[in-house]
Amino acid sequence: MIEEKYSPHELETKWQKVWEETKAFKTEIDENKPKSYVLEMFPYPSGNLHMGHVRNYSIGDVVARFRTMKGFNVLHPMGWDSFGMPAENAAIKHGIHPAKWTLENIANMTRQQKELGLSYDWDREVTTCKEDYYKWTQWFFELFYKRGLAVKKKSAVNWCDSCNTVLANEQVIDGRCWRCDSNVDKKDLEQWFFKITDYAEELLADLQELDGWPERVKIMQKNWIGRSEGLEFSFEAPELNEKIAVYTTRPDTIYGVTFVVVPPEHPIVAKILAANPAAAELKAFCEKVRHQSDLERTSSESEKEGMFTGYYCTHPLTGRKVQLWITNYVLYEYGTGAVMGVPTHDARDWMFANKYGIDKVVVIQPKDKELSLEEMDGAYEESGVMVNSGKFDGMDNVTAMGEIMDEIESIGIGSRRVNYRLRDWLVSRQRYWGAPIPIIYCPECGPVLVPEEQLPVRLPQNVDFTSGNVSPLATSEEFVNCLCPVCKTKAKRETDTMDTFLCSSWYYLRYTDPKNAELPFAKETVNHWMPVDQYIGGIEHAILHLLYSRFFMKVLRDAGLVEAGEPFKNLLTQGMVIKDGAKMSKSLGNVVSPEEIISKFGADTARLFILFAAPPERELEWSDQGVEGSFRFLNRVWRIVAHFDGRLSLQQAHCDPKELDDADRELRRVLHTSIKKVTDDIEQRFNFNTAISAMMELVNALYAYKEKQENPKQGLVFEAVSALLRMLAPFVPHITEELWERLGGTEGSVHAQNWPAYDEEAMKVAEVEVMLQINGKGRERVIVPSEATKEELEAFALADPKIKELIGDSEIVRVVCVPKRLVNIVIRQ
RNA sequence: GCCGAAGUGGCGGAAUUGGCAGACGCACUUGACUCAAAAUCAAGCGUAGUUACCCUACGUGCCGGUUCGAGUCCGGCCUUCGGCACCA
Repeated sequence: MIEEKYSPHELETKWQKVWEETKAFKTEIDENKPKSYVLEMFPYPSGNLHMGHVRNYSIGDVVARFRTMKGFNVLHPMGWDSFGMPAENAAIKHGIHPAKWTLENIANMTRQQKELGLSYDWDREVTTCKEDYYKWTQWFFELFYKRGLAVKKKSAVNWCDSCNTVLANEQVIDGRCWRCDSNVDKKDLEQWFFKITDYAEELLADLQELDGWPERVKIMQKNWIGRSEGLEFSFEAPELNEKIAVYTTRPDTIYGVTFVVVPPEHPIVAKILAANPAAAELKAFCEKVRHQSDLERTSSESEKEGMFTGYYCTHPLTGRKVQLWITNYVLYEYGTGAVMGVPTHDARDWMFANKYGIDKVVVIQPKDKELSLEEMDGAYEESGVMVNSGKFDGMDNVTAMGEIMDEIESIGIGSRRVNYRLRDWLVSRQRYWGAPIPIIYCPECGPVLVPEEQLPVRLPQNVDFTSGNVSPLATSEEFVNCLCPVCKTKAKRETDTMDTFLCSSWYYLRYTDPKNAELPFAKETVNHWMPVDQYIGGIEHAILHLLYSRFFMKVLRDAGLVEAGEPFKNLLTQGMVIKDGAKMSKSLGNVVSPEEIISKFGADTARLFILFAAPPERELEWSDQGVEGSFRFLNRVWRIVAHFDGRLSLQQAHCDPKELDDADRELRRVLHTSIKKVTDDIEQRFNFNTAISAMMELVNALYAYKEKQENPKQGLVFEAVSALLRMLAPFVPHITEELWERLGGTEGSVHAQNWPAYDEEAMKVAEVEVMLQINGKGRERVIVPSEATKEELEAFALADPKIKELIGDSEIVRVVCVPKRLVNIVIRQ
């Protein structure tokens, strides 16, 4: 018997304990079932769960539980992305060791996750800052090193002064640090890079395979990789006895070149300064540009500045002299680091040439008008007909593009080339709380890998976190000093640690075989589970984590460690949780903590509201009243099940459709319609909000049935309640488990039941209301047999008195009949 | 500037293939229950006209188009949000 009152806290605690003790969600490989790997992005252990986490895990939990009930062998794990700066900052600020801070946070957040009733296999938990994990992160570094994909090189890198470390390109957002928002500078440093550019082509091409990814994420990755096809060729600078290589995607404009530009970083600048009488002025200019921040220098709105070097290059096709300039608007890192200037057909070159009075020549004429330098107010960047271009005159520019490239190649001063915007991934960090890079520098042998059997290279405990300009690890003598593994002479360890994005680039693989002490994972096991069938997380990782993971996977595949070349088959990017129109943040004071909601209404209410308030990809506006509405609904469920309890003959789970009256049939129709709707909404669309609204309609139908039907059919009610509880189970696991147990109809947990099936027959109705329209305007509604044919519908419509009257003497031009929906009579008046 | 997403009642949202716009929920109003309130149950709830009901007109950011029929398709704008931003 079920008492009247729903007490969420009591029953949630009870079932969480049962699930934990019985390891209800433990997963083993089961060859008899199809596998499904459902994964939510693992969190950084910042201290407390926020609503974004709750949303992420609620979505994942519905998918995991639903697929389990659908007969899949589901892998649904959770872990911790636990290296990173906040732990280290806490150490600096509060004197707590990062490890202690991190592990305490993990304990707290694990408790919060368990209070949400999430169906994780906790035996597979991974924690990236623990030795048994980072040992393998280091092992992967060594793998990349051996494959020539981890290299140390000197270059101008992004430096965040506030974080006191270098950053990858992906971690610089609008010229600012992704974590602390301070301005990022350039520094010339020797750093470790992963050669992600070696995989640029494949990372781009394989996006096409990812049918289960949102289009916008793929577009963002495509733009980030930034492939372009063009021509690389050289200008002679005879006075300097040098060649300057340039890259262009518009070889068709080559006859319009009136200058060549290089940035101050370009190697030729040294030679220019050495040989030039006006060196002092030029040098001052170069210094000035170098001191501009990245933000200033790379914004397209910044003023373009430059200075003529006094030297000239020779145009390779015309032999004319073109001026050589130094500027602030050319990126040294991209292409060849030097650019040909075509003012008439490039907006930037136009602005620059205008400012400094450099010559302009039109070389492409649009088909519909004639360009003249006097009338032009900007560069013409579209296509057209070639002019002033020697033997290419009169050709359309697309044809000429190919021929000019052929010409340059045949002269032997250049060739076709593909370029990428993507840069290599800078993976070293001058911080403590990360996986140490397993390299030893030997004065005799140079850089040497730490032998595999000596991994992990452990993080030392006693270090000075506040050391300033060097990696904190450098302050530990016992860490730094070691023997060369090859020649045994005194050597020093690398003191930089790895970017935490490296730890998170392979965690989904470790989940498949988390306890393996011999290998990061066994090949068979990883290949059984991979790829991840459904990945769920925030859009903010559209490039960073998702691109790095794809890269990792491809390298591991090439090394023969995994079969799949893509880690995540399907991706769902959830929207933000906002309140009062803004992202929840401490500074705005609009934060609602999950714990507060759970303690007030229980986890089931929190989960239900967050899934009901908006579809998962969209923003979710938090509403306290909406939460109360969700709580009310669960109470309504509780009461209606309690009402029918005792009236149910659980042995009579079946009802004979022949014995049903109108009220019975109506309930059964709503029941089966909602089963179909809920199933489709979860399975095909991830529209949990409409799935929930369908279940609300079913509950409303049960209340209506209670009112209307004096003799409820026990079998029918059981059919309905049983299906309702099973459908609700993935959304609100505690209340459904409790009611399921109390009904006592079936052995075992509601979560171990089969997902309800629907009966198409039950969804049918004998009669439907159709709209009668005249010239597209609804005029009358009539009830007709649902199986009525088009001819019958037309006859019904034309026989209707109101319609007859409205038609009058008018001529009927046409009658459109849509069975079960409408009849539209087109008349001429 | 380029790329992408979105724009529907007082609010969150629904309408899945072009076919009754506003499902479901929130807020609000009314009734029942109660001494009363809360809770609950039942009902109403786009705007305007008429309001006793029926009914009529208008209505999915704006302008136009295709169609018997457009929230949905096409063209052109406007607004908001997100990403990229001198990548030659």
